[in-house]
Amino acid sequence: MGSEAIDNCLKAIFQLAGDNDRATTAGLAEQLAISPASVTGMLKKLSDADPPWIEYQKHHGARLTDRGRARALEIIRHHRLIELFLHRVLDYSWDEVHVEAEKLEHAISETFEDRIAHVLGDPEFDPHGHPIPRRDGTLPDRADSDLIDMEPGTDAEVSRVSDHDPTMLQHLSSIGVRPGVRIHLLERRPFDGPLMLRVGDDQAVHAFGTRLAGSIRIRDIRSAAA
Amino acid sequence: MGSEAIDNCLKAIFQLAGDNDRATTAGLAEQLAISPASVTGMLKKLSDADPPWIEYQKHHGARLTDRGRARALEIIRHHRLIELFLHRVLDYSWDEVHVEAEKLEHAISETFEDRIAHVLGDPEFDPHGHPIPRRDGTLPDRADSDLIDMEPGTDAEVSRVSDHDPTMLQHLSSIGVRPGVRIHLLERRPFDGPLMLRVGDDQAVHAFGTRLAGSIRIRDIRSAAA
DNA sequence: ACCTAAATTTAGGCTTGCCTAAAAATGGGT
DNA sequence: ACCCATTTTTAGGCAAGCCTAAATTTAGGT
Repeated sequence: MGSEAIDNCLKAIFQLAGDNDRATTAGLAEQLAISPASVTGMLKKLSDADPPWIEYQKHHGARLTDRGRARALEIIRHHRLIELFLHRVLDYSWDEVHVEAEKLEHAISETFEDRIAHVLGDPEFDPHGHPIPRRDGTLPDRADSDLIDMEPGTDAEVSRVSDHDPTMLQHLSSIGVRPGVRIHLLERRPFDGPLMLRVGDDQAVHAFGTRLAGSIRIRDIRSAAA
Repeated sequence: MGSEAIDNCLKAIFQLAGDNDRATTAGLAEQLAISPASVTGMLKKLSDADPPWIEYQKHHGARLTDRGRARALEIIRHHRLIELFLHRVLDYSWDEVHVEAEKLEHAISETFEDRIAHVLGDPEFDPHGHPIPRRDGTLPDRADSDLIDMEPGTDAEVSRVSDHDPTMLQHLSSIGVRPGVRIHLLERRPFDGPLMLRVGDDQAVHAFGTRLAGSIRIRDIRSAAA
């Protein structure tokens, strides 16, 4: 009950559609890198399961059932706990953790999950700033917003960065962008031009193109900076 | 290159035949819990691989090639490092580690292997006393012998115990038998009767049936006991 | 109402990894 | 030389997960 293919599909639905929206066939096909026809077949299987993983209406995509949601969050919890564990205990670098976690998330038991969560002190966020689902299925919340929407002339703190592209992570790492680091936006150049900003205490000004900026979320600084 | 089925088969060949002997079809069928006909098919595949994993002569079983041996030792190294890691870092009990390691051994990367080996201080033996193959393919050696062959009236130290039966491990654990613990053999009852022995500083005498005794290896005590 | 893009169905195929049952080959022991 | 147990072959099957290409349906916008 619950093959790797099923797990990956449930995870993809959650990531594409979140809690309430429906994930489309085309979206899933792209995310999972399989053909749309294969996705349709998989969705049928997931909704025919007893009990069903998803609620599926033809031509209207799929929404997770409570069971599907629970499973998706479990896999995501595995993934993010493993990422943090690799980073903190096994000294993996920021950009190495994702690939390894992708394999391990399907192989570990609930016991393993509990044990690493305990060793890490029941953490709420992974190395990239993503919230780690709790065992009860709730998600730690941290109000954040897109870097793209940041007001020029203001300060903010990096909240999270996308973990899908290791080369992007390497680049961010090399210029000091990590969750918790303070940034100052100088200006946004017109016509979707780059964002000019300073990172941490570094005086250098970095230009962030839209793709890079789009993979970063920020939150308001808690106290006035020194 | 190297599915889980292949890995398990190579590991089984190594465990049944060691370095030089050949593993038989029937033996592998039992070890892997698959039919003899399926084993024959698998052996053909392994020897047809390029480069081949095994040297296979019909009706004469299989012997690992250098490549097959290297792969088998790699999997066993994974397994035993993971067992020790679970025990020492994640606080798994003695009898829990085997099942979890069986799944994880196929999922971890060389990087993961290196990192846990480093965290553990490049250990040579797992929690059951089995040698952990080194990266270069050599095996730590520890001269030991079967408990069955121990001289009555003498002392020895537990060297290793079989890890295949969790209930047996629980039992051994409950009476204090672990690698490194000193035992004293009082007598061997006739006609394959039980071995009567004392464990550690415990004054109680335990009766070990042949199956239990057969799963334990011992080594001579290094210095005269106090 | 109609068009189109998305989704689905149909029909066929592939690989991996296992199964069965029955028949044939083989080799080691006496 | 012969028998028997082991091994192998043959022939067929199954399930999971994917693929393709072409045909069809559907929903949604105009």
